[in-house]
Amino acid sequence: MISLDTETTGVDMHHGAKPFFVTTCNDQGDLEFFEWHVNPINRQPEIPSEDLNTILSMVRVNNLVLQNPKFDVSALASLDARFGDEWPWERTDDTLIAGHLLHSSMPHDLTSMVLHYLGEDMQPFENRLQDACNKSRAMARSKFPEWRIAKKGADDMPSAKEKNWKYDLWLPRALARELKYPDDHPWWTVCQEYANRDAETTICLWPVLLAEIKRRGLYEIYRDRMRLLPVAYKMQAVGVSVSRERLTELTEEYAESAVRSGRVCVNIAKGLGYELSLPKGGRNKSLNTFIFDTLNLPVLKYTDTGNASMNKDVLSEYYHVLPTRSKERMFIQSLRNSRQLNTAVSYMEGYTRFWVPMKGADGRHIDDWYRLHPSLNPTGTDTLRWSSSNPNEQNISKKEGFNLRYCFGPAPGREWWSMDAKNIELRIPAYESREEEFIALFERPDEPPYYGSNHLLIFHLLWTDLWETAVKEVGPDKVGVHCKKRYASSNYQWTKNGNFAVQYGAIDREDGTGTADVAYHQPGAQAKIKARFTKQEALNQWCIRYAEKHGYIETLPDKTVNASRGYPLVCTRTEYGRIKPTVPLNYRVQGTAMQWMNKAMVRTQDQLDEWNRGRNLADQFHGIMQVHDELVFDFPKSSRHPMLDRGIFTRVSNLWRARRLQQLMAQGGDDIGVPTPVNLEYHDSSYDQGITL
DNA sequence: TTCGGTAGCGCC
DNA sequence: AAAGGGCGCTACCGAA
Repeated sequence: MISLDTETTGVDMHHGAKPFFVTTCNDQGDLEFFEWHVNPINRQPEIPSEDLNTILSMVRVNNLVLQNPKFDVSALASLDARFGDEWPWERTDDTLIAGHLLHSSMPHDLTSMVLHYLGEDMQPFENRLQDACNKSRAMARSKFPEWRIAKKGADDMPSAKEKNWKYDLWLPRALARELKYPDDHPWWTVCQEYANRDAETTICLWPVLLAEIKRRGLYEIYRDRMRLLPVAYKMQAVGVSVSRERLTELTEEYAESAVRSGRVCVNIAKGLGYELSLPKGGRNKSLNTFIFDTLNLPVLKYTDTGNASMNKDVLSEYYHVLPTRSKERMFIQSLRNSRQLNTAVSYMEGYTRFWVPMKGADGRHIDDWYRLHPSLNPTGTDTLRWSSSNPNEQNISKKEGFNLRYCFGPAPGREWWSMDAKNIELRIPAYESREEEFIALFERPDEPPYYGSNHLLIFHLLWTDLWETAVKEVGPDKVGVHCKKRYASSNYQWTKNGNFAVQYGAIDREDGTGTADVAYHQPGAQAKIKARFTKQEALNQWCIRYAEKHGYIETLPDKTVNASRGYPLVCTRTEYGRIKPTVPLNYRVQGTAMQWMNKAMVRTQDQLDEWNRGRNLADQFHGIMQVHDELVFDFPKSSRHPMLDRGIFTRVSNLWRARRLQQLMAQGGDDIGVPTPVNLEYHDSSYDQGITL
């Protein structure tokens, strides 16, 4: 077994960042490393081709252990595609996946884990490197202004923030070389020492983690988790397509609108004798003074640190209380608009920073189309959810007036299929606790009066009189649709809000000031619900007791992995050391839903790989996005629309393939003992427009 | 100029 | 004592 570690000139491999240092260490402690000079003018490494062949041959024959191999494989693949195509994932171990499994809420960076599991402090190595980088950056800035030092805003490093010395690890040595420093100058070796130490500690850390995993009976779960890495790698490598034309259209529309709203705000303030400088983001001092001192609006909520809040709920409250057609109300409404529009515009600016022109099979740019490659992190959360960054693909808005999904969609010659689990986070606790009324709801989604809607069931319970009146008016078949429409922005919306609060574990208070009761607009609502659905509440209490005793809660067991136990998720504690009671059931549900999703991703990827065997890249089937309970697939476009699949004309479109993936996803329900039907949507041209099939 | 904390807001 | 879970990104602001 060897460990392998790569140092790069940045994290934006799709924008020219490259490895310049690769180090390996075998289990005897023998190091072998490759360091390449980086041309400071274009930041490209100068690599003898035999080095890559040597590294590749080591990868081909050894068992491997890496800290976050997805990063290294992406980096090496940017030099030579064979690293991506041939990477032996089945022979690869990951200390990051292992670290999360052993303690989901601790930091999983190598330095932290080495300190925790080996008792060794690597921080001095990192500090020396940081110091050398910062000093050499300052020197290069003054002596060699044409050298390309990492900088926020540079178009070849869209991820760069203000703090970016890690993108210039190559620089101390390049300067030592340029300035002909003596051989014993530390800048020659400071990066090498750091990188080599990483490789050495990785190979030492691995057996310790593995032994602990086995001792705790988690080995099957570890192996199951490792199947995710090639799936994440492929998803990230393929990326998501964006239309420039549609993004430009939206940007212009929203930017203009934002300017108009902002102008209204400034003018109203001026009319009241206040020179407002409007923030582009949430708030600034000028706005604070205006809202709380000039308009004298009351403080309705406090931020985490105890300051007066001015978030969207507070603004919404102001809006509804202020007199119609008053200056104040108009101000608040314009402020809400301007904030939302500015947020949308800044998201879109992020997309244009990160996107890369989309290439066709002939290598030419497909006019108007670009691709994003968000970075996916399967260990990014304290549960089993993944995180996504640079840019985040998990917060693409579908709100009216903020519909960024419009910009995304299949490129010419492609079609998208999206699939999401129906109500999976409601189903899991309902089935686990055997809460019959909820189960009935899920089992009979086509029956009146609720037609499978949890919100309507609760609406009926909380607003019985409104419901009964409506039944008399329109009958039991239509009562749901009627109430949903009639009370869309009042009681029905409140019910939804309250239900989410309850789902996420809001704590009830007797005086009606609990989060859920406030959301429901009905004191005692949550108590009423608890009294009706006692089994689910009992499950909640069991989870809290379990977490108090063990410090963690487990996901529901997956019978194909380990029938007797699930993935342990360490629960957050309060400042007083107790388990936060809102956490355990939440983690159990969220974690189990993601275990389901993980199985769905592995199963569907196996199917896609089978379909893709022997196909040209342009004709392949890809998984491209995962948003917690939703997967999006990118297919070659069929010449026939899926709606034409009827009667004897089956398989005229890709519908049968989509159905196959849908079925593979739903199969995960058997593994956890919860029925999990999956919705299917076809997207002809845009992510925001889909046909349900 | 750099950097970290805070607030706000998008998603599920 | 006090309790709605999980994220990432941007703007703002003040301190170093």
